[in-house]
Amino acid sequence: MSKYLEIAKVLRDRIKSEYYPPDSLLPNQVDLVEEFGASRMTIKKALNILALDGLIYSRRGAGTKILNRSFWDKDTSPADEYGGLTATLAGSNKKIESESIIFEIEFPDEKIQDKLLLNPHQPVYKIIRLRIVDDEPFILEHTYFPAHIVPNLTEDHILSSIYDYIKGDLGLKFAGAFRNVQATKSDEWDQKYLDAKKDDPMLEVEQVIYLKDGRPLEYSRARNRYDKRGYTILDVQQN
Amino acid sequence: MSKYLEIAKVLRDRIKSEYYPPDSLLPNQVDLVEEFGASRMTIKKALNILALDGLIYSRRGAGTKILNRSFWDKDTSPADEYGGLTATLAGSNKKIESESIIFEIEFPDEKIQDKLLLNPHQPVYKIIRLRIVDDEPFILEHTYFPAHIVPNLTEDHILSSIYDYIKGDLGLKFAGAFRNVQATKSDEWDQKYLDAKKDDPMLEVEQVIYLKDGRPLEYSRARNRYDKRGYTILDVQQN
DNA sequence: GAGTGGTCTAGACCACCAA
DNA sequence: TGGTGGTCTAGACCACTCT
Repeated sequence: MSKYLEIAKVLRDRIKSEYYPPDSLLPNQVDLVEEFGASRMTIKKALNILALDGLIYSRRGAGTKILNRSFWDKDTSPADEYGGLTATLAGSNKKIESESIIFEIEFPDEKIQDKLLLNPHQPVYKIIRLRIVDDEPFILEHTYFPAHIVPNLTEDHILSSIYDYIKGDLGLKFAGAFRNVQATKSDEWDQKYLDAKKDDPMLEVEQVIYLKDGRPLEYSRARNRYDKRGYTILDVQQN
Repeated sequence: MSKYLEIAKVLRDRIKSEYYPPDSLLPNQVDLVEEFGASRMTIKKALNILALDGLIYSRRGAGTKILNRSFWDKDTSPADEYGGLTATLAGSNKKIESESIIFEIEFPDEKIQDKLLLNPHQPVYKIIRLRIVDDEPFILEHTYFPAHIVPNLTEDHILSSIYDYIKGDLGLKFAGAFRNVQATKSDEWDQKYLDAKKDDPMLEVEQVIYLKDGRPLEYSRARNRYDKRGYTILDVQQN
């Protein structure tokens, strides 16, 4: 692990444990250089991570302040989490289950071809999966994987964590994701599986996940009821 | 302007103009060092910005690839824009107007006190404003400013751009924002001003904007009809 | 003016990828 | 094995804030 990541981790722990209390100032960068035996550029890089996380805020001449934001106890999910719901809710005491509703392989329609950069004759897995948290139906996921990238997918995989299979067994690495959030009306699937009423608004998160080599790995639409979940975005100004 | 920002700007222009075509490789960092007369750390910093923007992707040993994502022609807004709709849509050919629906000063209720870190006796401006794009009602904003931070606000300000007044005349600087996106049912305001039907879903972006010194500047809820706008989020994995 | 963070350099070593 | 990007250093200069 890189030195700057190690330092960021230590500092993050100190902030979260309130060893550095909210609204106080962090030791200045020169002191941190001494404590960690690092160069100032490295310290700066560590601080930058915490700043992007919204934990601290630095001003020239004035020092680095520990921010006191009550963001962390929300029941909303950070919008930049992925790796699946399993990862997002890991560590909480929630019980997570999955139910497979559709699992089939088919040829992609135009929209899927466009999102996943496929030809009409390259088959995709089509999966509809219900995620259940604490015995409550929570999210309905419509997911497509190109079959040549995720070979030999089975229904077992989708009932546990698809991402363990993809990252672990296949050794694929994520580069990032592009998401779009919107409100929509409920469809028959939502009404059937999420117990949504006909005039209930739904929140839909549409995403394409990309691999490090640039190939799209997944197109999905995750739908949940308006009263069950929101998405949070933290935006810290670069300067 | 910092050197690394200048370099990032030049490279961004070259990518957008396809001087560096999509899917090709950027010149390697050593060559860029020569061209720009900068150290490699500075080049790296510039590249890092473009990577966070999702324009390029670097891999150890393999070079830096120009990504070709058709994200930019969406009619959705990036979720991390602020400074107002005026800034977001500047440069497009849209006609933007504002209509002031409510403009008053009052004492904050508990929710507003909590969001803006105020006492019950510190007054706030309460503003409800309709944003009209190309003659179509577009967004209904419910906004609160602490009166002691944004003194002497007038109805004129809110009809042009509040942010020009805040940034320019008052010299206040933004540190960042915390947002929450959710779907909700339409309320009477939406029905009256956005022409929403009773069972139309709405997309609501709730946000608190913070100043550089840590004080909350604004709490707002921006509502728009489900069929008018979505929010996009680009998430590039750090490593 | 003293103290802070932001940037920049020149060079170094290492991890990773491709041929 | 050679070329690439990722990290790190030690020192320097500058911009800003505070008082």
